[in-house]
Amino acid sequence: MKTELSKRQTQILDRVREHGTFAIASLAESLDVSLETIRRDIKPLVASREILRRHGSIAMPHELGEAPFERRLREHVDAKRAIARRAARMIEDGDSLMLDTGTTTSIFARELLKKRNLTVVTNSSDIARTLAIVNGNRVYMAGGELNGANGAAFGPSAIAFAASFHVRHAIISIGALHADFGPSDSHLAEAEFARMVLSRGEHRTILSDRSKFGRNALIKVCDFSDINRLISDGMPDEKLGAALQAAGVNVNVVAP
Amino acid sequence: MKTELSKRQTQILDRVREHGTFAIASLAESLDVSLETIRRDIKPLVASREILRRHGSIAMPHELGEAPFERRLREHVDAKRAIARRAARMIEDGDSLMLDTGTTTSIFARELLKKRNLTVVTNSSDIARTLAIVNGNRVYMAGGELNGANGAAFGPSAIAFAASFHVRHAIISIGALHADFGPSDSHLAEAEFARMVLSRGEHRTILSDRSKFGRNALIKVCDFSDINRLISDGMPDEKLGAALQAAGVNVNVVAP
DNA sequence: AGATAAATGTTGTTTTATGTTGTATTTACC
DNA sequence: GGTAAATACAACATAAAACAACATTTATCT
Repeated sequence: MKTELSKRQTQILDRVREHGTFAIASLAESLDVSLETIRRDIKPLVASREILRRHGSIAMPHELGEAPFERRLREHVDAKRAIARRAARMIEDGDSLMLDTGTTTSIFARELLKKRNLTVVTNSSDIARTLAIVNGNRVYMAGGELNGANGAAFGPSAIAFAASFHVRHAIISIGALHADFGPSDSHLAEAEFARMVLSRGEHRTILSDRSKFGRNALIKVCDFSDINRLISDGMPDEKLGAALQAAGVNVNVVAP
Repeated sequence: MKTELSKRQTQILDRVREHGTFAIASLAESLDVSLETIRRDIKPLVASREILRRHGSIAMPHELGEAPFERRLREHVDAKRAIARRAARMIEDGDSLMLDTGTTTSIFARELLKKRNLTVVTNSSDIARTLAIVNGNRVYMAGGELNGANGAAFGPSAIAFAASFHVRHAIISIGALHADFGPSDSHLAEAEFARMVLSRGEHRTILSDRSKFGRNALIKVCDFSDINRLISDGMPDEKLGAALQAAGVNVNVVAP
């Protein structure tokens, strides 16, 4: 699977890493080979996602300032936005909420800009920043070292922080949702925090687009009976639907 | 799942984020492409609600609940940006910094997107969110109830949090700067936190546009001798200049 | 060395990004 | 409220780049 890189391929990688982006034509000229050779050199690099292909140039997959989290915010936006909008209908002005980090909860937070006087507890710097300075909201953010992938605080102190609140709505996103195994996540710290969030809310909701259905991740977050509601953009299959119904979970399916 | 932004699209986003709004024609001229190209570039950004479309211009989607802090971000942007850019020249890849909240420090944080592997300690959710998820940075954010005016954490726990770090650069903004009274601020909590920030850095810098010169605010933050450097967009008058020089403060004046 | 395989270059065609032109909307002004 | 100017939109035009097929050079192996 992993083929050896030629000397020229290494040079190409070096340059694009240094400059963030590089024109095919410049590479061909400075390395004194034809355009086609450069194209052939970069083909495997593009296939393995080490660099990004553009028309006339190549670039690093994360152009400076463009974070993976922000890019993921743009994936399935329509589904996530529809889910977020439906979830926002549960929330009234003055409500209290607890949110964990995730692209869907971040988009949900933007939907909440239409509400006023919310009390929001979160470990996500993105959600905190979105809601903190508007509409008379009160925002409580768990501090600490922020995770580089999503800008959120985890660990014992974040969990202890969340533990001292009690809110009307606990709302989490999830990495995977399986009929037998239940809601799960691939990161222990995130799963532990999500579990705490759920334990502090009267109404407990999972936001999940349908791409998570039928999948399993490493860490189990909770049982289906620990939540009241699931909002998604697609119908669960029969088995998952039955498991949800058995646990008394309210399922809302929205159109994207 | 078209999620990768072109270089030009990133530039467009940067500009509209900075100014809140931007004319299509200005974008076309400054980026040296046709109007149609700009329209094509912004189409996906509008579709994912990252920006708002107007007749002849684009804008940030806030409008609903435009926060005072965000509006203040746009006042004197040119001066603040010039100051921020000058301050960024002090910072090297891998450096450690502590920043308090403020519009100038928020703009400074955006300049820092050009650096890598920074360690950043802050009480501002805006700065944390800007820097947390990019370029291999490590961000430590003080948690707690966020101030509604600026989205930052204050109080004893924030001060205790900051106290456990030691950084190369302590950088604060300031509300007023007077030859006799020194740097001052109108909020006790902000002044206390700023004082702690200064005490934790080897190099201690104040960022301040010249509109703060000669003014006084309620709470004194520190003495001039507590800082090493002042970066501003205007020359201090004779009296303030003398006070700064007497305290051994390095003064950098930048052109807006 | 000669045969063979791999790498690179060439050529002709297709695709893409951007620009241009003409027309329909929207905004602004009287 | 009606008209002129500005802006948007759609359809077409074009040059640059990507791609594919073939030709040539360079390297490799008995």
